[in-house]
Amino acid sequence: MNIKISFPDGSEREFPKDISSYDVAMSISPGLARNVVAAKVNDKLIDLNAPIKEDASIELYKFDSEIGQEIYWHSTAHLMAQAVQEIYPDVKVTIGPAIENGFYYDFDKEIPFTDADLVKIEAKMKELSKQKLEYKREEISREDAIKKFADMGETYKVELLEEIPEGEVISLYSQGNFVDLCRGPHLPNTGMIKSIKLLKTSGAYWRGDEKNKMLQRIYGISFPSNKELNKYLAMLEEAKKRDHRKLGKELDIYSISDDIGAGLVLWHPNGGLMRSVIEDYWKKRHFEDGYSIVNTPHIGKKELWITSGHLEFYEDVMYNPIMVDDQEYYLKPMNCPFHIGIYQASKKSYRDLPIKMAEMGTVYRYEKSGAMHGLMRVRGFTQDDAHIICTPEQLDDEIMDVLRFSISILKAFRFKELEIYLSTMPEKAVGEKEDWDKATSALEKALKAENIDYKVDEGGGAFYGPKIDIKIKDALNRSWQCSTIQFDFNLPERFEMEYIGADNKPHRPFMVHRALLGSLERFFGTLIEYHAGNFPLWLCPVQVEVIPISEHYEKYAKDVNVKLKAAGIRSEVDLQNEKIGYKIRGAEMRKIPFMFIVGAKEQENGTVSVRRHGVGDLGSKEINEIIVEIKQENDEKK
RNA sequence: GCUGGGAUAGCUCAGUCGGUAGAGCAACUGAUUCGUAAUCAGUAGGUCGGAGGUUCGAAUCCUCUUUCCAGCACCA
Repeated sequence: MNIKISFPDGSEREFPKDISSYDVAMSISPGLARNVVAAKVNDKLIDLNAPIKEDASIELYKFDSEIGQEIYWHSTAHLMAQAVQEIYPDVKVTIGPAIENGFYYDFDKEIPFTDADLVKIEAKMKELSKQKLEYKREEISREDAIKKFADMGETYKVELLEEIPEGEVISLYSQGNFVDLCRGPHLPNTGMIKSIKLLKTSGAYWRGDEKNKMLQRIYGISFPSNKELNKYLAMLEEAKKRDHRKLGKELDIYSISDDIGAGLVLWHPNGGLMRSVIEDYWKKRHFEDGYSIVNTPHIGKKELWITSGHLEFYEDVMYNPIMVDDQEYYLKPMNCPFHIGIYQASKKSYRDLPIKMAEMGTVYRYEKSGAMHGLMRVRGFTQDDAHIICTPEQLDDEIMDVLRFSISILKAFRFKELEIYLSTMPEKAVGEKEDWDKATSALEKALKAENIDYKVDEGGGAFYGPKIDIKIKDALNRSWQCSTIQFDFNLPERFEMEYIGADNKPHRPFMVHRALLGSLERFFGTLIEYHAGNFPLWLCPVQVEVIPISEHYEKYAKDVNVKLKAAGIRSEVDLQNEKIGYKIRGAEMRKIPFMFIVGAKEQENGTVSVRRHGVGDLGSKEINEIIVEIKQENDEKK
């Protein structure tokens, strides 16, 4: 008997009943069959060797697809678990999924894995791969499965089994002597896993809960060929060079000193200059967009933080109080209560709204020791914070405006790949459901109106309101939250904020928190990594290095420098008693965008020889001409 | 905070079995006056993160502590 199978391109062919996806691939070409790792039949992922029983649509996936990779890595995780149990029979297995880049598997093992263990496990995996063990699927009743795993002493699997909902198919996958509870699908056999690298070990809590036991996790990655693995490893090496902690030191941007305190940043002159350039731009844009700039203190009375709710919710991450005249004061973890104080300094009418207040406010939060990370997670940082206080009617427009504004500013820093999230109501939340819906839909409407691709983080909102977050990835592909637009149902209520409406009655305003760059510290971290230290010209601490060929041309070099400075260009002259190769190398390593080399020819003709960082010699140009070019690039923020 | 691994000159790193520390770059001095990513020579620079302990003797072994790295947890 034959069945009809249709392909993604719309074509249709007949095959014998019970044919496997692998054989379908084989019928197309042996090359495809060699490379295919997964199949979706009637929109359901199944094993390649599973029989197709009826007319169906089919999609075949190779390793180069996301689905293909996921299955490939998931199967590798099983292979690793098998290898681990062969070497350490007492180890209990837990879970081991594929992740964005590779896979991990968590084991319950008393003695943590060492690097030497990884080498052994990797070797064992390669050995098992060569045996081309088949991944066999078996469906089984819950009782049988529980008994089986209980007999093996696999208590974690029993716990998982007990929680699988009634009526769901329970499947086991085995290869060789290794059996795992798993939904599948998997590769046909271990021989398809060619190139394996175990990358790191670490502790990880069972089920991600710190109250549970800490398990031992191994991360790894695998590829169909060594070439792809080596490419991936080379990419990781490259990424390390972009690390902001390394570049921050090399470019003399900031430092963090043990003597001063963990998580407290010292901004060096280069970082300070960039910060001030950013702040100037930030202020200019905010004034243009109708914000007021305010300034508020770093500490406030305990009562204030009780009213705001911060002490109730965040006391464990706030610094201990300071005693002042027998009163307790706390370092501010947020600026909002102070901005509300400004709002409440006088009676507000609906005619005053919206009120938009912005501040570069430095806040302090006690981050747990293991959480700190370069500039990304620190204990003292400056938020480019703003609060928008408006009437309910103004909400949609204000959200739209702030979203547009945020993205427009991020563009000046040339970020292109942004991840945008809409985070909705969490379980523990204040405020009415209808208000949450209204606010969430305002956020969603704005995202849609701006044609922005976003993901929904279900239940990921703050307890006081839904939010839009913009995240930027670092060199190692880790995401960091920068911009955030957060609705707040909590503070207007707690502080009993009001305005007098057209009806001459008091009303409660809506409030939106918003940080654009987020924390300046974190923003710098992402900025450094994103550009690998090659900042857009307008941000560079030194834009032009004037390099005289020898002492004889110092006078001319200084004249050029004066002209550049007069034009508002940040420049300096390299007066070291060195050859120009040496000076150029220095300027290149500092990633200074322009080098002007001047010698006899240039002095005679009133020109400079222009060299661009990372590009090379651009030939000689009239001074005035190149000044115009540089100013233009600077103003366009290219 | 948790698990594991680190901390040696300003930076990057070496230091074997426990015998009181070494290189390159940077800095400083001198020579050189140079055409697009390192001119040569010399000088100086260290309580080996900190505190205890073991030992005749500790950078090295042990304990505690600070801090960094990777991951987990957390991230208003």
